Amino acid sequence: MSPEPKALPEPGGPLGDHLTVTLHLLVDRMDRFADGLLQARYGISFSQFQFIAVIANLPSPPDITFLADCLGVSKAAVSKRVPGFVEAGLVQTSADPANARRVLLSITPKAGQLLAEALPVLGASFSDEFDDLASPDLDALHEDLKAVIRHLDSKEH
Amino acid sequence: MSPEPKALPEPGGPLGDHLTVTLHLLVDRMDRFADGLLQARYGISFSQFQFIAVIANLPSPPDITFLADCLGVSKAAVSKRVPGFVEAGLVQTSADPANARRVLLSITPKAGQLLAEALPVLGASFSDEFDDLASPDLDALHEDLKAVIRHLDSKEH
DNA sequence: TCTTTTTCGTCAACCTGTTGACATTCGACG
DNA sequence: CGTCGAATGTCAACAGGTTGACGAAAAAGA
Repeated sequence: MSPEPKALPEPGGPLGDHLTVTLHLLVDRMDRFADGLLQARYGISFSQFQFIAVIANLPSPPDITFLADCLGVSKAAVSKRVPGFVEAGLVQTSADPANARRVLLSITPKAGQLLAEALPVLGASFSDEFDDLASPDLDALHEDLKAVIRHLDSKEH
Repeated sequence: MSPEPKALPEPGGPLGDHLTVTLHLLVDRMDRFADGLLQARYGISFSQFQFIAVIANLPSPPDITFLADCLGVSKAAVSKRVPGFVEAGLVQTSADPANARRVLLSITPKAGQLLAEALPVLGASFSDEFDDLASPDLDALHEDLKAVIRHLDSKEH
């Protein structure tokens, strides 16, 4: 849209100064960061990276439904994306001999190589990004956030 | 997708246990909560609510470009949504006498009424959601998050 | 004034998500 | 064995996001 770097909305800006807004802004910035890094060095988006990373970290090749649950999206969303990954040579599909309806997903060697390369880079870059940030203890922050999630989930809405 | 409430991915689940993942999970839950509430009582999504709330909170009717910046999305994204809001009777467009290209956006009385009703409800519900959460001090958490954002922005990547 | 650049909105093409309907397959059970 | 319900993947229609190209209007400059 703009040739210049887009000005991000800031905390306390036109969106207000609520915890929810602040969380959105922070998540946006982190996503942008990861996305830019992966796009520049490996030519894939963060969402694509996550897709193959989750498959790779599962103990056995998931089917469409299980991967959808892992990613927190619908079956249809995964179903539609698979052909693109296959074309890109990142994902292989295979049949479950025990169930003709199931489509099993696994990553290709190419994707495995990409993960092996990109994972440490991504981790190191995030560390760089945060290492001179002393004020709030990030581990404590992380624990607090998880506590909030547990609290919300426990109320079972 | 499922008739049953969907199982949300949990912290430390298949997505890993990183701060970024935890933030995503928390934001998802909050969005779901706000969205469900607004949808049930007022028949609009959170994203629609936000669209008119931002217009309403600006000192004067924004044009498409400025609203896009406020919302953190592209001009095209706003441009495409406007007709829907006009049809729904929530937004009015007007011409800028000083510039024939500009399209000024303002909310209708109906939208103003909706905001006046929904804003307190939404706020109260969030308070209810959090009031028995003593462990982490939410205000302190909010300040920490804003500090992290300021830190990231200051590095100017 | 005439030309050039910038701004502004829109369009087309694409990506990614949703829901609801659907056919197919599996599995359980009379 | 036949039948019915649940599981599975796909499809269509929609919502909302992106980028890049474009025309028209405004602004800037020679």
